[in-house]
Amino acid sequence: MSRISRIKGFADMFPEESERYTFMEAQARRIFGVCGFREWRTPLLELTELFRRTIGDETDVVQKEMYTFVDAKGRSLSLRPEATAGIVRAYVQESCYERERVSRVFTCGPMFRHERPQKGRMRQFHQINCECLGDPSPMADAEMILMLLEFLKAIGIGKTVLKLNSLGCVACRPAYVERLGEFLAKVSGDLCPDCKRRAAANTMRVLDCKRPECRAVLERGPKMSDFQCADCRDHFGRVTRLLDAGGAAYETDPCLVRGLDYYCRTAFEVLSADIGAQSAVAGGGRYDGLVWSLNGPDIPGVGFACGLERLAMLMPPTASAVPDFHLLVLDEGLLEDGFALMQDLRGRGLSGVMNHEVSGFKGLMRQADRSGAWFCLLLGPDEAAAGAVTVKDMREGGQRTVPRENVYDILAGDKS
RNA sequence: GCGGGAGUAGCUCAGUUGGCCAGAGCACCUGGUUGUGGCCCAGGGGGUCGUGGGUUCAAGUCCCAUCUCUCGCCCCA
Repeated sequence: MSRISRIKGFADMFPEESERYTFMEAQARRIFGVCGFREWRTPLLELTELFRRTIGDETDVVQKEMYTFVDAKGRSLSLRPEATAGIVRAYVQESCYERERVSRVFTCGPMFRHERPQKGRMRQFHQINCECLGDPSPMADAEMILMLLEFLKAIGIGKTVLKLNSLGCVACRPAYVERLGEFLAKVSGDLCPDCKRRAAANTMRVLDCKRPECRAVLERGPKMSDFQCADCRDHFGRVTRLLDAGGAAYETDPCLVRGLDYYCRTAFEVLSADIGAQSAVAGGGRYDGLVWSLNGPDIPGVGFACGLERLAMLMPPTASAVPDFHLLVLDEGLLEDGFALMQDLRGRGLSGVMNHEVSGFKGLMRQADRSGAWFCLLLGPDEAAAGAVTVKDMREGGQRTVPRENVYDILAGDKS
């Protein structure tokens, strides 16, 4: 008989870590809520077709990273590799655009991609997503970015860089991609093998190659900014002005490209130098064609996702809750009596546990110490005879024996 | 899919050119203290040395294979 172990790329999360996630989600709810965003929860499992249509058939995510299987009815289903597709599917399916002009949505939960795990990249990973559907204004882009920065600040993350770019739209990007492709074909000999492959498969991706030799070549290539239509140019100009006014620091980076097909115009990423090679902690942008691609009306959208595994690495430690008491019952015959006392205290909002069996006093006392509780409550024959409980302050070391009905007030009083 | 590093106690690791019964620190348990934790002292439990094969009188140590973890490439948040 061998033990069953965890599968690769999946994590067990113990309190020290999971409490960080809870904290991040709580801050997200608070800050995004202030901005009018409300939480949606959509299924972890969707028809594979949804992701093929939205993320893009040619992307690595769809081609080789999804957990896909055929169900009993012969349908191809996939665990969601990202959240936006499901949100937009629900938006279209429930005709949310008929009920409200602008839908502001956030969602959080696990995503799944079958990649090789490494620092900051798990096969089951967690994201918080925000989507604003139905608002074409650059104000929506800027609002989204400022909200994201506010969130990062709230969870204690500094030392990040915000990068910004405009990817153009259906009207102007195709011409650019074509010219870029022609250029890359000409200089093909000077590119790294990866870029040669990318030039054909996903042309824009060549722009974010990290190799210096490729970057040098690209310096001489066509620039997206020279191809942008007037609308895109105006849109991006207004976004940057709003960010300036909002006090956000950013760098425009003409080489910033998004990985998923549906992005257009504004694209942004938040990067950190402190978490290894997977340096993007959040990323997003505008996706005006996405609702349409799911046979919905032509409704614009803008959104972002942040990776909680990566943010968790950057967060300062969170303080975990300290129990109010640890009850030690010193005699077998008093266990049920002690149980009632514990339940009474819990019912009045105090937290704590008790021993369920009586062993050596030293060991019990050590358990009380390890629990970290503020107070140790002692219930033994002496106390029981007097209808009392001994309350020991574990920080100060002092103790006193008081009538049982006073225990709550002492603990609650010290708490405030 | 490709490349680097690492697997010895619950955790972090030591183990010298192969050589006596496989070690330390931390953690855990018990006792020193009949009902007082942390500090100290004494004792104790716990290991198929990742797994399988090979070389050898002898393998944690050398060779081969394999698995797992980890960092990076790719890709992405």
